[in-house]
Amino acid sequence: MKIHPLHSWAVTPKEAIAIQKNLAARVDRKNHLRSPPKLIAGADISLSQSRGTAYAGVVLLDAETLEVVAEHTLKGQIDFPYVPGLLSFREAPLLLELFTQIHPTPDLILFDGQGIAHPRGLGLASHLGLFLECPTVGCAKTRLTGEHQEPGPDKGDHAPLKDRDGNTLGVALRTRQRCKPIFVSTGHRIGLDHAIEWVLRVSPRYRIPEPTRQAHNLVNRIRREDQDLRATSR
DNA sequence: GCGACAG
DNA sequence: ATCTTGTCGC
Repeated sequence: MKIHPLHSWAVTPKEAIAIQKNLAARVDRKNHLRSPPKLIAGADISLSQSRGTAYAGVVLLDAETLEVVAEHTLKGQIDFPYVPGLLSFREAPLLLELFTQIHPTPDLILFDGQGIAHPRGLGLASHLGLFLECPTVGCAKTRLTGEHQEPGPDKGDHAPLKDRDGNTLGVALRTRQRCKPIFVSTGHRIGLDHAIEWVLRVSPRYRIPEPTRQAHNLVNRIRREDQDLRATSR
């Protein structure tokens, strides 16, 4: 995929916040999703206990069968610290380098993190959506900001996630009965309604959508392999 | 000042 | 997120 560098990642937390405030206005919440999507991607990162080392992974799934058609991984270093609200500056650099090697371009990408349901409206999924100029959805396991009521008990039930002014940022979505909901929000170039529809469609069995679930399994797999490999060589 | 806080 | 065994529930 072609990357569109909108700014440097070598910044301080204060500069990062300024960047988010500026870029948030460029996020497109309208739907530009190819209908129906044929290829859906999931991306995630696994951190090694040893400081700095990280493993990024992107999995491509057939949107119809949900079968994994391709897996891509990349090992690298992460220097930016984890600061709530600034996750992009920690994970985006490595993920973008990996996306450069991804082909063909997926019709939709799901990320483990927020989209616009973010203090400054630019969570990981939205930020990467701008760099990739591709439809993206934020699928976080826990809430970062916004308030919501408990959604209904059945799969598909959801409650709006709203900010203090009453603006809807996303939804707390039940992807499986008897499981805690996940937080879905527009990343870029997709409407919330379509985001919910597709997240549900790619979550046939587990709480976590298949794309990000597969990506999560992939990065943890390669991290352990790499750690075990160096452990045996010593 | 205190609590909240994606991964 | 990562470090970790068993354990409760469907």
